[in-house]
Formats: sequence, structure tokens, C-alpha cells
Amino acid sequence: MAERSRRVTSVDVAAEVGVSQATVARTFSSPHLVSSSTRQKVEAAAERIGYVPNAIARSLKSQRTNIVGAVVPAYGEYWQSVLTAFSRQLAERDRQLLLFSFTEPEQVESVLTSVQQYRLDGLVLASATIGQPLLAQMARSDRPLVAFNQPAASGLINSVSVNNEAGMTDIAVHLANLGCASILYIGGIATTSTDQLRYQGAARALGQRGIACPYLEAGSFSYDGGYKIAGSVVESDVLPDAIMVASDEVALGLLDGLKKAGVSVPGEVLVTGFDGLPQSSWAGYDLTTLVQPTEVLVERAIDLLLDPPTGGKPAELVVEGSIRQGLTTTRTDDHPFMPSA
Amino acid sequence: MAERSRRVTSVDVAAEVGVSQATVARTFSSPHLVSSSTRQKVEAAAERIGYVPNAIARSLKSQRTNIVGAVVPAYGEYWQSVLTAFSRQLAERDRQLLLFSFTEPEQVESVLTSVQQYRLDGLVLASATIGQPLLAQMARSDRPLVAFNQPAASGLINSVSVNNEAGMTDIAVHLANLGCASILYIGGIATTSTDQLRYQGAARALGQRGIACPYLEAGSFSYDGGYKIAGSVVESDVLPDAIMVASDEVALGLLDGLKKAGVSVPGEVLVTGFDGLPQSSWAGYDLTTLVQPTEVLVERAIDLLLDPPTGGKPAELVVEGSIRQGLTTTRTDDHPFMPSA
DNA sequence: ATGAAAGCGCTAACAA
DNA sequence: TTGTTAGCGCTTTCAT
Repeated sequence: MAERSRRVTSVDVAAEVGVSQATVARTFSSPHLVSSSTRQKVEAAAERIGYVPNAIARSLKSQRTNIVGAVVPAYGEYWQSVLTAFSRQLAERDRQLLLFSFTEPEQVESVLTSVQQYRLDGLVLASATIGQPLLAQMARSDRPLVAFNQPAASGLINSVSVNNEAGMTDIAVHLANLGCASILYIGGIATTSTDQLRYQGAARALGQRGIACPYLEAGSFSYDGGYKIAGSVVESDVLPDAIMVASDEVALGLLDGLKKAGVSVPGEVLVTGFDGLPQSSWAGYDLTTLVQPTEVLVERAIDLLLDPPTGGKPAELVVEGSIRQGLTTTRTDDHPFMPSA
Repeated sequence: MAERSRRVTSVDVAAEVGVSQATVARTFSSPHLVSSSTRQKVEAAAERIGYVPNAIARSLKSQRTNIVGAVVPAYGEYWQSVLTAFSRQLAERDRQLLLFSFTEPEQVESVLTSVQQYRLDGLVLASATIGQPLLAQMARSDRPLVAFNQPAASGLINSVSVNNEAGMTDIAVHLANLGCASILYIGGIATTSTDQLRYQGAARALGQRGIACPYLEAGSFSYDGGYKIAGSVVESDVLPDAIMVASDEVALGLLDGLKKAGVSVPGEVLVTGFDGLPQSSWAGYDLTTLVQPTEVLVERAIDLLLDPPTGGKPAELVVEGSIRQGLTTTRTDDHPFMPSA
């Protein structure tokens, strides 16, 4: 039957049909340059002998791969959802996503080295933990780059991010309006710019209203981080009126941790998140959070990669998020808020 | 400053150092073939003028890309977690993951056409909705293939999957041992082989014990599917003792839907899932489920791709999962099970 | 240990 | 519309 024959190339098809190799190539890359009669013959022959154009060869010659790379942490609900969005939107634009994931921040440097070799059409850098030095180095690349939700990169390379500061401010104001007088802030990783901006947004807005906003670090942007830190929260003598958490995943962990400890939300304390993960709107949690417009952010990022603005300073796109109020901050008039003494 | 100079190739490095292009190439692909003195000079020059080997050119010549492709649905918690596992494990083996995601089953065919062009080192097919005809067609590819959790593919191409039937049997037995006398089964998409095998595992085991197991289709393997079908479940006059759900994501939706409807789990009805998603072990749900050994499955799949067994029938690896018991089926002696009349 | 030379399979002038 | 030709940047014999 199908003998394990040699690789089928456009030359084979050309021989089969009796045209030049170039004509075969044109049939697949610029069909409009080929008469419909030859095109049909070529397509038929290709089908018959099992020819499929070789994208590697095409890329070598044309200097375009139709592939966009993404350097993203291997863990975390948020990044998974971002990746999904990138992959889907790229597919709509006939591009593919090449994933470079890493688990430890130290791996980033070697990953970036590996990335460079592929001469991709563009590269998404998405990780709170890529430091400024590395970013500056990457900026020297001749490929389109975009930093995704990585505020530290702004000014160095094109970047797209949600308005972290304004988002947390919105939530802080929301809580203040509810009458919260004592608020605890739980961050993810204090050294990341994302964490810092979000905290600033909260602290500034609350400060203006004379509300203190102590910072507690979960140590990671993970469910476990939130779950474990619930212990520290409960230990303190009095619960705050509300807890603002730096990310949904941490907030979900915190919610479960509090529940385990017998603390009722929103009965005894309010909780808010940030990101707008699908899971946070699941009825079992119904978390009040700042929803990132991920589809829009991703679209902007892809725009920036696929036709980059020429010259000038790096673009810096900041997109506003919007609050989604869930049950975790629900206070009705029937159930007025009682600031703790 | 950095002028937008032409692309830097091994020829440029060769000129800089005063060696042949071949020597430069060897320095990066087979360092042991180059004397350490020249190697150092070459590396220094490369660094200086910003040379990075071109993986596209290398791939064209060597016929290896170091890239593995994956055709996976764009949605679904389960697939996201599988992708993450593939990406991470491939990175450990110095390979990258090229993602081909699709939203509609009809897109699969065109995606597969696109995939073929990249001459990847291997391809993972992961989707319950790739039909047998397409699988048979793909089987003619000269690239290593593996079907991941796609029972319909077994016999056609190398495949790796969890033991769906045995897994559901385990859960069914578990429920029967708890004393459940009436059980409802909620499937995802009835036409998929995954769904069918899981249901068979349940129905057969229960049948042997004289327990009926009606099948209800959620229509998708999604949270929403489960949430919505909770309505149909509650409508019926009497609740079953237990509900076996075909996947965790559907089960989580069902749990929230039931809670919304005022049904208590496990108080009024037991619920089980399948997959072992991280979310299902979150304290807020604590779902009893069959945990797929995803890391092992992925490892086997990668093994099959990276050095495929030669000749013979397609390999068919079936790996056993294990039950994780959560609160959703907790019945203690103090709280004996009371079959409904 | 290093160099010379021949491609890998395609695209893109340029000619005809 | 089609053919000819010259690479894209590397790997890999085969010499030296």
C-alpha cells in the first residue's frame, strides 16, 4: 500500500503535472496568479500524491512564520485564561501560538534565549516576574514585542495592561461607600509591579478617606496562598470590615479558608478580588471583583504585534476594567453596615 | 545607536572571527567538534554582534523542529489543565508546544490542514469531538501522532487515555456501597466516546446490582451545562440518592445549580464528578471525583511522540485513575444513608 | 579541527 | 500566465 516514500515536495507535484515548480508553489501561496485550469490540475495532483506545502521552507524564505510566541508562567488560573484568549484570537487571524512556559522565574532568561531562535512574527511577554533588566535586553530585539499586564515594562517595550491602580481604587471606593471603616489588603507577591500598583490604588483612595489599609502578603498569586493566609487573618483579635485581595485566585482561596475557620462572608467580613476569572462568578463564590476586559486586552496586544506602530516611544495601552458585584460585598438597606468599634 | 541593521547570520560571525561559516554553525550545534579556543572566539563575536542561531533554517535542513503541536478545544477547564501539563513537561525535554485551538468541531478539519504544513516533531490530538474519519485520515501522516483521552482513536493511532470505564465503575461501586438505590447519570455530549465509556462503566456496575441508571445529557462538558441542568433535576418529583456526573466541570455547575435551587449536597443528594480538576478539590466544593493522573498520561503521550514504537499495531495506553472522596458523598455511621421510598 | 560545497523546500524577482 | 534563477541560513558529507 502506501510505501514509506520520500518526502513529497512541490517538485514532485510539478513533475506529476508537467509544470514548473514555481507554478506549483504559486498555486498554494498566490492562487490568483495561476490560471484556474492549471490550478485544478495542480491541486488534484497534490491531493493524489499527498503534497502539503512546507511552512518551514516558506518561513525561511519569506521571513514570516505566522506564529506568535508567548512567554507565560506555567501555573495560575489567570494566565491559563489569558492564553486561551490569545490562542483563540490568533487562530481567528490565521496565526498560531507557540507556548514558552516556565515554572521558576530563573528560567525566564534561558527561555528568552530559546525564543529568539524561532524568528517569530511577534512575542508576548506575560509574567509579573520578568525583571526590568531582561525587559530592556529584549527591547533590543528586532521582532515586535508586547508586554501583557506587566506594568514594569511600560516605557521599555509596547505594553498593554488593565488599569490596575484605577481598578483597585474603584473597589476601595465601593467599599468605603458601603461604610467600611477598617480594611485589610492582601497582596500576592510584593515585588511585582502589578501588586504594587493595585495596592497603591487601594491605599491612596482609602487614605484620602482616612481609612488605613494594612498590607499582608500571600506570597504567591495562588489559591493556596489565599487559603493559607486565612489563618493569619482569623488569628487577629478583630476582623476588618473588609478584605481586599490582589487577585481572584488568592481571593477564592481566602474565601474557602475563612469558611473553614467559621468566618461568614459577607456576614462578618466583606471580600473582594481582582481579575474577573470565570470561577469567581461561579455561584459557589460569587466574588465581587474587578473584571479585566481580557478579550479587549488580548485584541490590543495582537494588534500591536501584527502591525506595530512605527517609531516613537513604545506604545502604552491601559484599558479600564469594571466592577462586578457579587454576594461577597452585598449589603442591603435591610442589613445596614455596622462599622466595628 | 543601534542602527536597524540587516539580519545577523553565521556568515557575519564567521567574517568577524576569520573562520568559515561551517565552524560557526558547529560552535552552536555541535560544540564538541570545535576546538575550545575557536569556540570562545566565536561565542564572543556572536555575543558582540548579536547573533542567534536561526531555528527555522536549522529545521529546514535537519527536518526537526523541536516543536510538538497540540490540537485542543479552546474552552474547558480540563483541557486548559492538560495543555499546561504538556507545555511544562515538553519544556523539561527542551521542546515547545505549538497550540492549535478551535472553538467549533467543524473547524478541526481546516486546523489539521494547517498543522500538516509545519512538519512538527509530533502532534497531540486532544478533543472528544474529532471523528473517526478524520482520525483515520490523520493516521496516514508520516509524523508521530498521539490521541489524548480520545478513546475513539484507539486502534487507529497511538493513544493514551485514562480508564474511563473502570473509573466510573469505581465511583458507581462506591455509591452502591454507601447504599444508594437510585442514581441519576448526567452526561456531557452523548456522541463522544469518552461520554459513552464513562456511562457504560456506571451503568454496567449498577446494573449488576439491580440499580437503574437513567442518562440525562447536559449538552456540553461545561459549568453552564451543569448549572442549567440542575433545573431539570429538581423538577422531578423525587431526587435520586446520588447523581453521577460525567465531568468535574459539569458537576461543579450542577452543585451550584442545586444549591441555588435549595437542594443540599450531600444532605439530600450525593454528587460525584470525573477528572480531578484543581477546582473540584477547592474547599468550597470538595467534590468526590475520579482523579485522572494527568501528569502520567501526559508523560506517556510525550514518550510516544518523542520515540514512537516502531511497527505493529498502534499503541494503546490505558492508565487507571483513583477516587478522591470529598464531602459530596460523605456518609458517616452517625448519619446512615436512608434510601428514598 | 576546519573548510568547501551541496542542498533542505520554498518565495520572489525577472524574463519570456 | 508561466518558467528561470537566485537565494533564505543552516547542517552535513567529504576533503584537507
